[in-house]
Amino acid sequence: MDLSFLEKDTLTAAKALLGKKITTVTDGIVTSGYITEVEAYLGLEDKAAHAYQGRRTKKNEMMYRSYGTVYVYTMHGHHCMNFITKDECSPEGVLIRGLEPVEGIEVMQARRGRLDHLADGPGKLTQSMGIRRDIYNGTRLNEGPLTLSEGKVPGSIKASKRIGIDNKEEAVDYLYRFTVEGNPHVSKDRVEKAEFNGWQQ
DNA sequence: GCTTAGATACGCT
DNA sequence: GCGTATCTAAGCT
Repeated sequence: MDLSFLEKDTLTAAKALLGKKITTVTDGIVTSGYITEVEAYLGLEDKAAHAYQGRRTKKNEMMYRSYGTVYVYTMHGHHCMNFITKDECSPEGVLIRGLEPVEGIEVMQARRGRLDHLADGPGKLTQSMGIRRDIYNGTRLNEGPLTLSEGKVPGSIKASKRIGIDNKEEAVDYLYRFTVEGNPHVSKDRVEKAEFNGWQQ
Protein backbone atom coordinates (compact mmCIF):
# COMPACT_ATOMS: atom_id res chain seq x y z
CA MET A 1 0.00 0.00 0.00
CA ASP A 2 0.95 3.66 -0.30
CA LEU A 3 2.83 4.75 2.82
CA SER A 4 3.10 8.44 2.01
CA PHE A 5 0.57 9.31 4.74
CA LEU A 6 3.41 8.65 7.19
CA GLU A 7 5.50 11.42 5.72
CA LYS A 8 3.58 14.49 6.76
CA ASP A 9 2.15 14.95 10.24
CA THR A 10 2.68 12.41 13.01
CA LEU A 11 -0.63 12.97 14.80
CA THR A 12 -2.56 12.56 11.56
CA ALA A 13 -0.50 9.50 10.69
CA ALA A 14 -1.18 7.98 14.11
CA LYS A 15 -4.93 8.25 13.61
CA ALA A 16 -4.67 6.96 10.04
CA LEU A 17 -2.86 3.84 11.29
CA LEU A 18 -5.89 2.72 13.31
CA GLY A 19 -7.55 -0.15 11.47
CA LYS A 20 -4.58 -0.87 9.20
CA LYS A 21 -3.51 -4.49 9.11
CA ILE A 22 -0.08 -5.56 10.31
CA THR A 23 1.26 -8.88 9.06
CA THR A 24 4.49 -10.38 10.33
CA VAL A 25 6.43 -13.43 9.24
CA THR A 26 8.68 -14.68 12.05
CA ASP A 27 10.37 -18.08 11.83
CA GLY A 28 8.28 -18.67 8.70
CA ILE A 29 5.03 -18.28 10.60
CA VAL A 30 2.40 -15.69 9.62
CA THR A 31 0.45 -13.66 12.16
CA SER A 32 -1.65 -10.58 11.57
CA GLY A 33 -3.97 -8.12 13.26
CA TYR A 34 -5.79 -4.81 12.93
CA ILE A 35 -4.34 -1.83 14.79
CA THR A 36 -6.60 -0.72 17.66
CA GLU A 37 -4.37 1.55 19.74
CA VAL A 38 -1.45 3.89 19.01
CA GLU A 39 0.51 6.73 20.59
CA ALA A 40 2.33 9.57 18.83
CA TYR A 41 5.80 10.70 19.95
CA LEU A 42 6.78 14.09 18.60
CA GLY A 43 10.57 14.26 18.68
CA LEU A 44 12.30 17.46 19.59
CA GLU A 45 9.66 19.22 21.67
CA ASP A 46 8.01 16.24 23.34
CA LYS A 47 9.46 15.56 26.78
CA ALA A 48 8.14 12.01 26.73
CA ALA A 49 9.89 11.15 23.46
CA HIS A 50 13.18 9.29 23.25
CA ALA A 51 14.42 11.97 20.85
CA TYR A 52 13.45 14.95 23.04
CA GLN A 53 15.70 17.94 22.32
CA GLY A 54 17.44 16.00 19.61
CA ARG A 55 18.76 13.34 21.94
CA ARG A 56 20.42 10.74 19.78
CA THR A 57 21.87 7.45 21.00
CA LYS A 58 22.51 4.00 19.65
CA LYS A 59 19.16 2.94 21.04
CA ASN A 60 17.02 5.61 19.35
CA GLU A 61 19.08 5.91 16.17
CA MET A 62 16.22 4.52 14.08
CA MET A 63 14.05 7.49 15.01
CA TYR A 64 16.31 9.52 12.75
CA ARG A 65 15.44 7.48 9.69
CA SER A 66 12.76 8.41 7.20
CA TYR A 67 9.10 7.39 7.32
CA GLY A 68 8.31 3.71 7.03
CA THR A 69 11.22 2.56 9.20
CA VAL A 70 10.47 0.16 12.05
CA TYR A 71 11.95 1.09 15.45
CA VAL A 72 12.02 -1.64 18.09
CA TYR A 73 13.50 -1.22 21.55
CA THR A 74 13.44 -3.27 24.72
CA MET A 75 12.41 -2.38 28.21
CA HIS A 76 11.54 -4.44 31.29
CA GLY A 77 12.42 -7.46 29.21
CA HIS A 78 9.73 -6.66 26.64
CA HIS A 79 9.87 -5.16 23.17
CA CYS A 80 7.99 -2.11 21.91
CA MET A 81 7.49 -1.19 18.26
CA ASN A 82 7.16 2.17 16.53
CA PHE A 83 6.60 3.16 12.93
CA ILE A 84 8.73 6.17 12.06
CA THR A 85 7.09 9.17 10.43
CA LYS A 86 8.43 12.21 8.56
CA ASP A 87 12.10 12.57 7.55
CA GLU A 88 15.65 12.38 8.89
CA CYS A 89 15.37 15.83 10.48
CA SER A 90 12.23 14.98 12.45
CA PRO A 91 12.69 12.07 14.85
CA GLU A 92 9.00 11.29 15.28
CA GLY A 93 7.05 8.07 15.32
CA VAL A 94 3.98 6.15 16.33
CA LEU A 95 4.05 3.48 19.04
CA ILE A 96 1.81 0.53 18.20
CA ARG A 97 0.06 -0.39 21.46
CA GLY A 98 -2.82 -2.69 20.54
CA LEU A 99 -3.99 -5.12 17.85
CA GLU A 100 -7.10 -7.17 17.21
CA PRO A 101 -5.69 -10.60 16.24
CA VAL A 102 -6.70 -11.94 12.80
CA GLU A 103 -4.42 -14.69 11.46
CA GLY A 104 -2.22 -17.13 13.37
CA ILE A 105 -4.15 -16.89 16.59
CA GLU A 106 -3.02 -20.34 17.75
CA VAL A 107 0.61 -19.32 17.31
CA MET A 108 -0.01 -16.11 19.19
CA GLN A 109 -1.55 -18.09 22.03
CA ALA A 110 1.45 -20.40 22.12
CA ARG A 111 3.94 -17.52 22.13
CA ARG A 112 2.02 -15.77 24.89
CA GLY A 113 1.29 -18.87 26.92
CA ARG A 114 -2.36 -17.90 27.35
CA LEU A 115 -5.60 -17.90 25.39
CA ASP A 116 -6.63 -14.26 25.52
CA HIS A 117 -5.04 -10.83 25.99
CA LEU A 118 -2.83 -11.71 23.05
CA ALA A 119 -2.09 -8.21 21.74
CA ASP A 120 -3.78 -5.61 23.96
CA GLY A 121 -0.56 -3.89 25.00
CA PRO A 122 2.75 -2.90 23.38
CA GLY A 123 4.80 -5.69 24.96
CA LYS A 124 2.08 -8.26 24.38
CA LEU A 125 1.67 -7.64 20.66
CA THR A 126 5.40 -7.83 19.98
CA GLN A 127 5.55 -11.11 21.88
CA SER A 128 2.56 -12.68 20.13
CA MET A 129 3.74 -11.60 16.66
CA GLY A 130 7.34 -12.66 17.25
CA ILE A 131 8.70 -9.12 16.91
CA ARG A 132 12.22 -8.98 18.30
CA ARG A 133 14.70 -6.15 18.23
CA ASP A 134 17.44 -8.17 16.61
CA ILE A 135 15.24 -9.10 13.63
CA TYR A 136 12.91 -6.12 13.17
CA ASN A 137 14.72 -2.98 14.33
CA GLY A 138 15.65 -0.85 11.34
CA THR A 139 13.66 -2.83 8.79
CA ARG A 140 11.25 -0.97 6.54
CA LEU A 141 7.52 -1.52 6.20
CA ASN A 142 6.62 -3.74 3.22
CA GLU A 143 10.30 -4.39 2.46
CA GLY A 144 11.02 -6.85 5.26
CA PRO A 145 9.25 -9.26 7.62
CA LEU A 146 6.53 -6.73 8.45
CA THR A 147 3.79 -5.71 6.05
CA LEU A 148 1.26 -2.91 6.43
CA SER A 149 -1.94 -3.12 4.42
CA GLU A 150 -5.49 -1.80 4.32
CA GLY A 151 -7.77 -3.32 6.92
CA LYS A 152 -10.77 -1.79 8.66
CA VAL A 153 -12.00 1.73 9.28
CA PRO A 154 -12.75 2.92 12.83
CA GLY A 155 -16.29 4.04 13.56
CA SER A 156 -14.92 6.72 15.84
CA ILE A 157 -11.51 7.55 17.26
CA LYS A 158 -10.96 8.38 20.90
CA ALA A 159 -8.06 10.58 22.06
CA SER A 160 -6.57 10.17 25.55
CA LYS A 161 -3.41 10.68 27.57
CA ARG A 162 -0.43 8.49 26.89
CA ILE A 163 0.37 5.59 29.21
CA GLY A 164 3.38 5.09 31.44
CA ILE A 165 5.13 8.44 31.04
CA ASP A 166 4.87 9.92 34.54
CA ASN A 167 7.61 12.42 35.42
CA LYS A 168 7.47 14.00 31.99
CA GLU A 169 5.83 17.22 33.22
CA GLU A 170 3.39 18.87 30.81
CA ALA A 171 3.88 16.11 28.24
CA VAL A 172 1.84 13.72 30.38
CA ASP A 173 -1.30 15.70 29.53
CA TYR A 174 -0.99 15.67 25.74
CA LEU A 175 -3.81 13.73 24.09
CA TYR A 176 -1.51 11.76 21.82
CA ARG A 177 -3.00 8.33 22.42
CA PHE A 178 -5.66 7.16 19.98
CA THR A 179 -7.92 4.14 20.26
CA VAL A 180 -10.80 2.68 18.26
CA GLU A 181 -13.83 3.44 20.36
CA GLY A 182 -15.60 0.29 21.51
CA ASN A 183 -12.79 -2.12 20.57
CA PRO A 184 -11.78 -4.35 23.50
CA HIS A 185 -8.23 -5.02 22.27
CA VAL A 186 -6.67 -1.99 23.97
CA SER A 187 -4.52 -1.61 27.08
CA LYS A 188 -5.70 -0.22 30.38
CA ASP A 189 -9.11 1.18 29.46
CA ARG A 190 -12.32 -0.31 30.58
CA VAL A 191 -14.24 -0.55 27.33
CA GLU A 192 -17.94 -0.69 26.69
CA LYS A 193 -17.74 -3.13 23.81
CA ALA A 194 -19.39 -1.79 20.65
CA GLU A 195 -21.04 -3.60 17.77
CA PHE A 196 -18.48 -4.91 15.22
CA ASN A 197 -15.75 -4.07 17.78
CA GLY A 198 -16.11 -0.42 16.82
CA TRP A 199 -15.27 -0.85 13.11
CA GLN A 200 -17.30 0.68 10.31
CA GLN A 201 -19.31 -1.80 8.35
C1' DG B 1 -13.73 -7.25 37.33
C1' DC B 2 -10.46 -3.72 39.42
C1' DT B 3 -6.20 -2.02 41.83
C1' DT B 4 -1.69 -2.52 43.33
C1' DA B 5 3.03 -4.12 44.14
C1' DG B 6 6.87 -6.34 42.62
C1' DA B 7 9.43 -8.78 39.02
C1' DT B 8 11.94 -8.15 35.11
C1' DA B 9 16.29 -7.71 31.82
C1' DC B 10 18.16 -5.04 28.61
C1' DG B 11 20.84 -1.10 26.65
C1' DC B 12 23.24 2.60 27.72
C1' DT B 13 26.38 5.45 30.91
C1' DG C 1 24.85 0.86 38.27
C1' DC C 2 20.32 2.84 36.66
C1' DG C 3 16.07 3.98 34.33
C1' DT C 4 12.34 2.25 31.78
C1' DA C 5 6.71 4.41 26.02
C1' DT C 6 5.59 -3.04 30.77
C1' DC C 7 3.36 -7.31 32.56
C1' DT C 8 1.44 -10.52 35.82
C1' DA C 9 -0.48 -12.38 39.85
C1' DA C 10 -2.32 -11.60 44.06
C1' DG C 11 -5.88 -9.99 46.83
C1' DC C 12 -10.07 -7.84 47.27
C1' DT C 13 -15.22 -6.85 46.06
